[in-house]
Amino acid sequence: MKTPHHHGNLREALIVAGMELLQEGGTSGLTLRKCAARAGVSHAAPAHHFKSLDGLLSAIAARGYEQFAKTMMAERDKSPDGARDQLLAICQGYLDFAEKNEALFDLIFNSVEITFDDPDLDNASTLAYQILAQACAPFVKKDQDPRYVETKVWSLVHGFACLSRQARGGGGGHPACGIAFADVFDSLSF
Amino acid sequence: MKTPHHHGNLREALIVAGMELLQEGGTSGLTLRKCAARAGVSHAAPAHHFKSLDGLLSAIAARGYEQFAKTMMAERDKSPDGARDQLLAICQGYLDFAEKNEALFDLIFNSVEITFDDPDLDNASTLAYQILAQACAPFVKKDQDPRYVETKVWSLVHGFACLSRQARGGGGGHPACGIAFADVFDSLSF
DNA sequence: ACCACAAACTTGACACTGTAAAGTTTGTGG
DNA sequence: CCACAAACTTTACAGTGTCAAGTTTGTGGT
Repeated sequence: MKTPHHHGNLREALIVAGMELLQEGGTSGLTLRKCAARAGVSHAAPAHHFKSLDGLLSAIAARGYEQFAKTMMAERDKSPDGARDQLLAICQGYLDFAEKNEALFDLIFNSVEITFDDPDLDNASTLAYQILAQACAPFVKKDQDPRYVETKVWSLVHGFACLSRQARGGGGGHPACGIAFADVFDSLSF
Repeated sequence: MKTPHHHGNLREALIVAGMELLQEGGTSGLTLRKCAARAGVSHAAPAHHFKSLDGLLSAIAARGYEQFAKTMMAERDKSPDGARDQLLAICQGYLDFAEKNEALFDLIFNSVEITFDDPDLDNASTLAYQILAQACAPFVKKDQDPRYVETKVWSLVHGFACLSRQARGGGGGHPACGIAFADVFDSLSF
């Protein structure tokens, strides 16, 4: 049955279609025309809701940040109450998300196409970051810039996520293969 | 004056053209047809030297790894002899390269298109990694897997490079803005 | 109930892209 | 000198993003 001229909720349908296509076929599997086709509209329909493909990608990235935040919070909520345990759990959530959502993770962190001018995206990224920042707060020394601890933890977990991803792609020979993040994290000092 | 039918050194010319286009216009500025045009040949000429665009990208990534390795060695060779000084210098070279060659850095580390089946690429990436691995050797404890130290350092510097890049793109509000890697590095323990 | 108008599409077109197939030019070895 | 393969060129196709013009329909005013 053909979709009537007015879809009714096309913006949302395009975002959902985009996330499905990313999950199924990676970055190159997501195109405007495929999103439009999956949403049941013509190839030019998205132009009314997104200025360009970059606009749609930014909206998808915002959604991705929300899922990312949820994954970290879910891990944190399952962990023991100790500050160090909670921080490690959040990092594990970070790495789980990166492993299970490689293309979305790429879009969020490595994509020059998305722009943080988008308020949804800016809000979502800020919220995600706050989870990590709050978990770092107990480790901040008196009169110390809290961003120092935050940057250290964030660099470590983000770097580990990136290298693990490269290790997964390149087979067993990659140096990061077999190294557990918990071991790297345990010797972290502040 | 028109290029004769036989270029003579087209493979190299395409790689050079590709690196120039990357530097000038970022990832989206590099296309097979533009490389061919810059090299003075038709759009189908590259097919004789590279199986596909991915093949050309892999060759460019190999070249990029070589430059990457040189940047780290240059910083190392300028630094004091202490093991910690040398490791920090190598990390600074890592970050310098990432900052000055954003698109090439992306191609090397974040590109799903390149494949390490390419022997040149595999060799170049291994050599680049060896620089970091050798600098980590002094910090490896007796009976400890050296990859543990290597992964820790590599995660920290790579993560910092990625976050700095995002900070540069998104303005002063990014949490990693203004944090010096040397400060993060100084408290690193093994 | 009717009508004007704007929102939300569709259709058609263009430029750019990667890749493939067929044809042409030229370097090289016998 | 010639055959043949390397190294191209030309042509074509499918897919892509974007744009402009046209069409459909929802909504608000009268």
